[in-house]
Amino acid sequence: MLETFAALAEPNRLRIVELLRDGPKSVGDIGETLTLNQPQVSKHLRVLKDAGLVDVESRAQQRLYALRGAQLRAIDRWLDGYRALWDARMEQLGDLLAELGENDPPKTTSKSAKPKRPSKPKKRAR
Amino acid sequence: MLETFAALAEPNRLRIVELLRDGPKSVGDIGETLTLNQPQVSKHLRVLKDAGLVDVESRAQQRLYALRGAQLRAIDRWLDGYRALWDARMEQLGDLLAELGENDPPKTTSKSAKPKRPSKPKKRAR
DNA sequence: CGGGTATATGTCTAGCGCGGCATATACAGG
DNA sequence: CCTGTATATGCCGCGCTAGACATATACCCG
Repeated sequence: MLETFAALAEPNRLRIVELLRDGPKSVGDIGETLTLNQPQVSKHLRVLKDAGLVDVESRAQQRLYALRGAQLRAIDRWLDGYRALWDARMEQLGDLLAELGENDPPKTTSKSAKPKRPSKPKKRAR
Repeated sequence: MLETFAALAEPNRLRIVELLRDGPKSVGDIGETLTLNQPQVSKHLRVLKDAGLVDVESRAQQRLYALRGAQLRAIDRWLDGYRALWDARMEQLGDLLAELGENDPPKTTSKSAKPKRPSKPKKRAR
């Protein structure tokens, strides 16, 4: 999880991941597309591979790097514990809090909130 | 997106986020629970706030930090572009590509693939 | 097996970020 | 107002890492 986030936290690495979304690419292709020097591309790919985000396959002298779903799926799983934060019910609460914040600068000692506007139901979550 | 990943890529910050999953906490509480010095907690919270991951609310002299769903939801949205990687149908494709890769070296500019093996459907995704 | 191509690895430098410490700010209570 | 509490901010040192460059390795071909 942490390693995955760390790997994706680097701009060029994220670009590589997004590039590989369309399918496997060679190191050279990646470097050319993203305008990166070859060594840099190799190093970033190394990190991504160590993080389990990509997979290599040798084809003659070039290496084809492909995106691997596992780690991304792991993120998705991790998010499962937080989906309630933006699920329908929670969104109402969010709106409510936002309104209270704008109109009525809440005293530090927050009291219970009295829903005034029915608040239109959002469409969907996820 | 990048900023979000960067924020979550730090161990203590991730711990803070996971801690806040159970509800808002004060700076002191966080520091005590995670055994971190107060300044460090404040700084991490600053980063999380700048990244839009948390929200502050003043209560007297303490500040209650609460998790905000928006950015996490953004990650979820970002993942949408990759779910195919671990969705059942895609797994077949993965196998297929692997086979093709072994037998017939595709040029880096990949062309359309011709399904050969029926490949059994996986169970579920997400 | 020599040369060319594709990629990996090593080295070095500069910059960023975390942690520790000291200090500033905000707020409540007497 | 003054003191204590809760949190933020400033400064410093150090470790990590991205980037540039040079070089090593792997592989193909003639």
